[in-house]
Amino acid sequence: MPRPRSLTRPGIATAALAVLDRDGLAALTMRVVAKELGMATMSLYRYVADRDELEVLVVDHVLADLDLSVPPDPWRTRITVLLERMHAAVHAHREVVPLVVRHRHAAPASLRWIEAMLAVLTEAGFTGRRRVVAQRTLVAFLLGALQNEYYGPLSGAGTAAMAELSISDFPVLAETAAQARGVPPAEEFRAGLDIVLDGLSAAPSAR
Amino acid sequence: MPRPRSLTRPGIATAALAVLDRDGLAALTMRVVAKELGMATMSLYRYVADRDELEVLVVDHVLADLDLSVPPDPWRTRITVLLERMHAAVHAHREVVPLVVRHRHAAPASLRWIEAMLAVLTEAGFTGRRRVVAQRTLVAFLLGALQNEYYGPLSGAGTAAMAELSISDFPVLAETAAQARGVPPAEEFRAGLDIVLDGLSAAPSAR
DNA sequence: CGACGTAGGCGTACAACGTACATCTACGGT
DNA sequence: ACCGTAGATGTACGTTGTACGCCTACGTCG
Repeated sequence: MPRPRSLTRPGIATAALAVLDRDGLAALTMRVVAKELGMATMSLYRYVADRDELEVLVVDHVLADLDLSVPPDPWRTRITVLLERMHAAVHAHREVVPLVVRHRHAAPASLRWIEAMLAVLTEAGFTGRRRVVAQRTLVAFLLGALQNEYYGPLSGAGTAAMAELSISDFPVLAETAAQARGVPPAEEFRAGLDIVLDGLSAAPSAR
Repeated sequence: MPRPRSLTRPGIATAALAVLDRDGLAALTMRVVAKELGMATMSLYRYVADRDELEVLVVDHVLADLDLSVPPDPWRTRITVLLERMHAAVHAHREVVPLVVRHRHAAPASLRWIEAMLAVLTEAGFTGRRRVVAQRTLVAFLLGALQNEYYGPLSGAGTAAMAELSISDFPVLAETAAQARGVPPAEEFRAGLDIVLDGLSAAPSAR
């Protein structure tokens, strides 16, 4: 009945994401986001319970527009498409990577994506424990790959530093790091995903 | 020449790890670790440059005793053994999971483990770009699996909550979450790893 | 054996964070 | 035109990492 709200949750998420993209994860504070919205710090708390909820909002916003439709192709292609869309969405906002890892269970958009993945796996004949393991393995690879790119991109300073390591202490590492510098992120992700999918395609009897 | 040091870096790492195991990651502060060591807060800074370096110390300590020897078995078994040892070492100190992810490039023990992994992959015939991708994929799976267990254990509250989700909105997710509750962590990791290794074993021509 | 200089140990202080609390205020409904 | 509700905000507190400067214990050298 009284005074209407002047902010929307998507609006808050957009502002927070702008801060994240512009100044990085360390700059994402309640004060800065409130300022970005032109409000006082404490006003934010009329819309989110605490910082955690703000972070969930950002994660959900990044994943909100994920296309969950799936082409009329074999299951392997369908899974690839869903994973690449997720990868692209997160990769478009590098700094959100640690937040996605922490909050993926709390973001509705993330749950919808998981549902879509599981639906494809089910159609492909995965059920029961095999389906659980397939899903968890794909997600593990996805999150691991995102963090590989975030904390130690092959083209980044960390890899360069490894290539400079003492050849006598780390002969193979130094050589591999040098080779790694030429692998672009998209190719790395795609090649790794193909490996996991090859494994999922193999007959379970092979194990 | 003057006054000798009264702390050692392993000693500091041990104290920090004790705090981590006892009270969790949020309790790992410079003040608390200093108190654990019976020193004043600022004394810690005579031994580590900042909090980040303390975290690296902890990660390195957790991984320091990793057995990097490898059985006289096929490469697949060797890789499995190395990954399971790493998994077990981290799993023994759950709260260190986020720190391992952030600091694995800075911890010497982690680099030694990577070198061991790459050596096995090289013997197995992986070279150049294929070796890079194989290594990154295995590490991605490992880190993802650790975080799956840390942030959303199949036997935990998160999975239980998912099983309670609206059946109409998330039919497959709800069913899968219910099934997931019975999968123990060690089995989950081993089964996922077998999938990735199946993929690595497949002829690249199959892709 | 005593003085000295170096580096270890520590007390104080500050900026930035998340957020509890109380107050002020703008608006829709009567 | 008023009134009650809930939005907006200012202030303040506890906690964090850490910069700075002082005091002091000790190995070394005269």
